[in-house]
Amino acid sequence: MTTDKRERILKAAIKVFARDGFFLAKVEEIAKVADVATGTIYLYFENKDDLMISIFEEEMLPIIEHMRQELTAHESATDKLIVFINQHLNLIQDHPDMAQLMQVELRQSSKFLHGYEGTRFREYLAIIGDIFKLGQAQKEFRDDINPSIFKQVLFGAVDQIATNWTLSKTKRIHLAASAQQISAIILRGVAKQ
Amino acid sequence: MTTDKRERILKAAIKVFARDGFFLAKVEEIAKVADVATGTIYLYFENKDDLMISIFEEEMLPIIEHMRQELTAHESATDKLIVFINQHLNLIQDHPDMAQLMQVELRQSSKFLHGYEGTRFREYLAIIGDIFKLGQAQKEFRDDINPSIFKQVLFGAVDQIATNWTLSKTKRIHLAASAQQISAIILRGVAKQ
Amino acid sequence: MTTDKRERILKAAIKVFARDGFFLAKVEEIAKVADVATGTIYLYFENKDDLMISIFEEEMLPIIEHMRQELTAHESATDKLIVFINQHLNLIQDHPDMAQLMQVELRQSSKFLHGYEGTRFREYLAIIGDIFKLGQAQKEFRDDINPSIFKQVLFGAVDQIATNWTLSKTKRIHLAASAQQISAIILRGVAKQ
Amino acid sequence: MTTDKRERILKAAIKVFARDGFFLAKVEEIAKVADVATGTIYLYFENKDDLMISIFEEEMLPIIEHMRQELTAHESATDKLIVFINQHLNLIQDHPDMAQLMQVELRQSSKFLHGYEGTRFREYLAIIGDIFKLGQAQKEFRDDINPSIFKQVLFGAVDQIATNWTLSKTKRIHLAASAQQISAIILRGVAKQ
DNA sequence: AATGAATGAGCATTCATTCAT
DNA sequence: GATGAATGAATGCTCATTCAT
Repeated sequence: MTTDKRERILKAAIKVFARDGFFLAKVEEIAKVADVATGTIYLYFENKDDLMISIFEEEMLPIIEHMRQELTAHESATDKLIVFINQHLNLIQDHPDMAQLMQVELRQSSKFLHGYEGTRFREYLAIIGDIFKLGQAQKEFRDDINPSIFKQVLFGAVDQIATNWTLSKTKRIHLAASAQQISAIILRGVAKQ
Repeated sequence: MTTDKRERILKAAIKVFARDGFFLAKVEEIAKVADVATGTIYLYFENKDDLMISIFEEEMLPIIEHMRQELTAHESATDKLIVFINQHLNLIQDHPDMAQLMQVELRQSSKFLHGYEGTRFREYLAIIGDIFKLGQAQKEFRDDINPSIFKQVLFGAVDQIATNWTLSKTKRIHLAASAQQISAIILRGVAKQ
Repeated sequence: MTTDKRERILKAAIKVFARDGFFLAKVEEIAKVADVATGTIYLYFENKDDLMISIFEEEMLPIIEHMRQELTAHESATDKLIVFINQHLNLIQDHPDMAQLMQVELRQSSKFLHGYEGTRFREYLAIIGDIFKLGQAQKEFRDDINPSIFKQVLFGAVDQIATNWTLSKTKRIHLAASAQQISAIILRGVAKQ
Repeated sequence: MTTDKRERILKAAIKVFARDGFFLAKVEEIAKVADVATGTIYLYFENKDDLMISIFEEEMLPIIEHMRQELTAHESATDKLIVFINQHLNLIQDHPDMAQLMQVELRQSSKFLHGYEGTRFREYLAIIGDIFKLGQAQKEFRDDINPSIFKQVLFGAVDQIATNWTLSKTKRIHLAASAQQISAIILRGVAKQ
């Protein structure tokens, strides 16, 4: 029960930000969900912005770390890519609130989070770029594709599938099936012939 | 100069919403940019929400129409897909404000625009799905890819490229080059072998 | 149809002010009811305040005149009083909008009608005072009652009955019966024994 | 000084509503008079309407209670009526702000206070009706007078005197003398001969 | 550290009034 | 005279943040 108060606030903020969006989310509501007083939040975070940034900075860390762990288990870039896609969609399925934040709020954070650049997000994207470069080095992937563009293409594709699933009320869509389809398209698309 | 006042407000709103985001955008600022009085906005629109919705509903129409026009000029689904990608990124380049809105704000609009479903956006997505189905019928594309998933994959890829370009301050990236790369990946990915 | 435009506005204002109250009444609504343009109202009246004041000043005139006419038909102050009560409640029944204004809005007009003193209303009250003085002179009424207080007591009594009737949705109450009861109480109350 | 903040706001609202009227009263002004911040008012009351309704609901209670207390000290309905009249005018004299509200604003409250029926006011009126019925049962008052009409006649008379006194700038009029005159008229008017 | 009542700057919206046609 | 689109000052209410306890 008496888990770390800071962590409780962070979890509550993820839930409320994901549900209501940054602007419609009320600090008092976050406090209520976290079961702390409003003022307590300001003992652990500078302000509402800082709370949002902290979510990205701190909650993305274990996600990225976990992803890296999974990827090291495979040698081929092709396998790594498959794992990445599956892994990402698993994450979405397991942490839909966090997913919602990453997808929607992060994209416009630069608007309201004064000068925040979203470094963790970039780190995450970089993983894809690195896999692709590895794939090119290992002669698995075509040379005429720019890794920087590829990472955006893949992330965009996966993210759109995720967004759609997140926004769908019923959640009847099978993310595993979608993952397979994405891999089918992208892998053939970049494979060295 | 003295164009339709309604249109002037709409254009101003696009600019301000794109720059500041829906919540940080001030109605008074929109009025200032449109060079009308604050109250005038409420002669043409119910409220701030309605202004946002009207942008999507009315400004997306010519965009979709223009896209459809371009597509009819080609027979093969492959060519249509190439055109779609190029066309979309051209649009982004020519109407960066509108692009920004479509990419970011629209995605979270369901949050604050009470029950707004974004039908125009769906129409836009449907175009891709239809091209893909045509491609399958014309034996250009693989049969084992679900058109509904494909439309998301392609849109997600293109949109991510667009988002990245939109958010980049310098705009040094060549969207035309990106378009070529996306086509290179996706078309080989879905081509019937 | 094309009656005097000024009169049409005045009648519309009575209706709308009575229905909505001075503050909730919109000038545009008055214009709509009068079937004129908003700006036209300002050709005939200084502003919203002036419109309200003009109602009292001009619409009360015929009412007072009519009352005076009826009263001259009787000699005895007792009869005059009975006529006054009946006549006033008749007026209420026939001009409920005007009645509503006199009862409610006039009482607080000093609040929002800068320095308006309601002279017509005072004239109306004076009629009662004059009848009472006559009654005292003609030895019909007690001498120990102050005419100024009496006029308020009678008007208050009649007005409260009227207010209650006006506010009642069903209007089932018979104002004629009420008039008889008021007369019964007041006349015996002031009669010289 | 540091009395209950809610009470302070209520008192300030009575003063400002009485002075300026409901519509001209500014929430910020009420806050200033109550010596609290604007937002504080909304911690204790839903909105401006609720503030007005709360005044009637909560401030009328002790008034009615006090009136009832005074009335139980007398057996005869005649005495009760005299006490009621004196007591009411005393109240007006001691709480002129509250009186002003009851007289003027309450009457039109149905206009702006969505569906508010003013139950406390009716309770107050019922007291008079009950005294009159008692007087009829105790053979003090005439049988041919409808108690429901009588309560309006008496209240109207007393209220008009009160309104006049409230609106008079100088307040030179002696309410005690007026009370005696009202009693003189009404009591003889309803007395069983 | 924790609380939550209090703060007050900030903003969407309204509507009496004006004025170009 | 008549119009009604345009104006913009004015205000109720919200909510991130503070601070006395």
